[in-house]
Amino acid sequence: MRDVAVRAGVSIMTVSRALNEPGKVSPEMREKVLRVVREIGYLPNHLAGSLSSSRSTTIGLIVPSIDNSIYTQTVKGLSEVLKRSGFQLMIAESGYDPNEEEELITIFLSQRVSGLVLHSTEHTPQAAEKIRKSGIPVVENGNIPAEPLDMVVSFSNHDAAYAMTMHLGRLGYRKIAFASLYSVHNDRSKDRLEGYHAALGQLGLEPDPRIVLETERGLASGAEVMARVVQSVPEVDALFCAGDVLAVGALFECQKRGWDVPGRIALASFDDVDLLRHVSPSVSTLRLPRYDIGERTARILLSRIIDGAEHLRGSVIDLKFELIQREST
Amino acid sequence: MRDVAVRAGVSIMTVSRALNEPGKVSPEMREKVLRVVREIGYLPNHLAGSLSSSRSTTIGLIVPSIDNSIYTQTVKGLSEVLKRSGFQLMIAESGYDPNEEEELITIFLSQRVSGLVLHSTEHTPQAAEKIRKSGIPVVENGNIPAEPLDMVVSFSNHDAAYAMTMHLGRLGYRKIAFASLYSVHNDRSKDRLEGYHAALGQLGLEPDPRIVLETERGLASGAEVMARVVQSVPEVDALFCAGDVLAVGALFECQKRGWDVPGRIALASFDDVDLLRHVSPSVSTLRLPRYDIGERTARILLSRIIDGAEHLRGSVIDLKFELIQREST
DNA sequence: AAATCTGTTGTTACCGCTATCAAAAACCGC
DNA sequence: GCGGTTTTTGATAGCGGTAACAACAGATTT
Repeated sequence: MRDVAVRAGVSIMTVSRALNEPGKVSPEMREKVLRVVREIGYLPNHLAGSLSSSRSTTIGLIVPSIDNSIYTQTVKGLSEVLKRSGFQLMIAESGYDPNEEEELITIFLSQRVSGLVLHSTEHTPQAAEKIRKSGIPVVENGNIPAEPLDMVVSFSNHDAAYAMTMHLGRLGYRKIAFASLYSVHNDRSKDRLEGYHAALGQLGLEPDPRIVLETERGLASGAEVMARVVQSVPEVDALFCAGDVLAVGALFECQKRGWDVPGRIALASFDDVDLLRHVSPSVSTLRLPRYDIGERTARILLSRIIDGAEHLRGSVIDLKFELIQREST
Repeated sequence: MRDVAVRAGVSIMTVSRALNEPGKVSPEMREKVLRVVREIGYLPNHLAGSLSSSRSTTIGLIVPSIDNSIYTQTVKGLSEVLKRSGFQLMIAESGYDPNEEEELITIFLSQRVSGLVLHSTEHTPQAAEKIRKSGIPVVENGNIPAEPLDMVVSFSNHDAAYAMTMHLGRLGYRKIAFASLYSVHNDRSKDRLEGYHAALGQLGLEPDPRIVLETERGLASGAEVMARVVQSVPEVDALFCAGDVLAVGALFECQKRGWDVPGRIALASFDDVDLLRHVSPSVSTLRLPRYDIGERTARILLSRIIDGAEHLRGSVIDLKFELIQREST
């Protein structure tokens, strides 16, 4: 930059202004500076800029696991909105471990990110304290926690699971099994389970621990759950797979075993992956606003960062989900 | 940091050293400093550190599209290795547009990333020039380009498509259709098509433009391609879906129409998504080293950055793929 | 015991930019 | 054409660290 200034015969400040606040510089100056910039291929050092102005254009995102296609829509939403405002995304994965998350938060704060997006809503007390102390805006967006750190943009896992379970109940299913991902350090799973139980209560159905299962991600797990539940508790007439692609695996298992869906057993899923519409029978599911969550998250974060919209602190945005009835129920 | 120095009664340099080069400071000093650091919850400013030392711990990654589950394994491999060395990942998407990519490269260079990972291998001349000028190490990893920018870690799309087409030919299929994603600004698709043609030549089969199709991503596209190809050219006896989940869509279409696979038409896919093993018939495909690509990319990048391993400049690492024969062929 | 070496700590000058305020230039009405 | 205002430009002091070298003590050599 010094180089540009010398070659253009202006002060270093004029160069800075020509580049960042073009309005504050006369057209001739600006032109002169920009010409030299192009000539020598000058690249501003954004690090120095951030340090000096103590404003950065980086947002930190922590997801439990990167290789989960569920998040990609949200990341896309985030990324697209942030990009438009010249912000960059730093992504890291916590592996469902709050301590790991805390460490990543520390690193991100060290990098002076100007905002933080956390998918998980379970944090160590130290993590919460560090964030509070840093003063930067945070959005949690995997669930709606009882005690948010700051802002929240999400749908309610509890309500979604409740809605689907109620739906099954209303359709006449009486023995509704429930499968989810492991709920240790995963409050999304916990909330879904609670929603399921709440609905059972509402429906006047007796909970049965034999048909409430937790498993890991993947098609194979879904298949395994389906087989296990039908064989151990034959009177089961519906299975609600509240996680990932479990339902697809479960459906394949039924096809393999010749179990009619929904005749023998109804099947419901949680997330509207493309697949569920194309299999036969098509699978009832919940359409979750994954992309919107990313978009809204970015927007509200930018409001706080750019416009300093302090009144948004602590906002909780509960985005709607949609229940999609298909052939499997 | 000044604050820490004062409270610990030492110089600012001692604090810096206690934190970053603990070996160069006496144990008592180190302890004294670390105590104060914990006491006041001091967080180093990584921006300042990077600026001053002109070393950053950020790697930029540009993918064509974030919401493509294909990349997630690679990103995971990258992320896990980088994290171990304290490096952070910045991710952005170019939307298959080289100009957009150039802009992102500029931004990343401005952020002074210490390395760059590009999934695409098609770049604007200006982008190439900027990278060259910056001197930072770069890895391309979506394909093996004819003229690499610097290092390459990938499998060969050409060879993989060639291998699968040869496989189909050897199994006796004579009229092999080929479907891929649009090849504009997508040299992965282009190379796959070339591999297909090379194999046809080798097999002594006549290429037929009527059964070479390009389409967009998604199950629906696969279904549509299958229907189109079978109906317009009934003598077709195999379809090689060289992209994404096209093959799954195609298979569903066959099931829907009652076309026997592989009796009526054989089906092969390109990427070993979990699904292909679980559908019935299971689908032959290519197992690509997605995770390994990420891992090796990170490793070689770190060698260059940390160890200054200049002899690695221009390395091309061609990772193996594996052909998986299943019921569909 | 003087000379040299080694290890630890401190001093100072930046890294490349922005904030802030001062100076200069341009504009204004009267 | 003059004081007053506004706009444009410049000088300077950091932002929070690190590099490079100086200073000093204690250990080792000769």
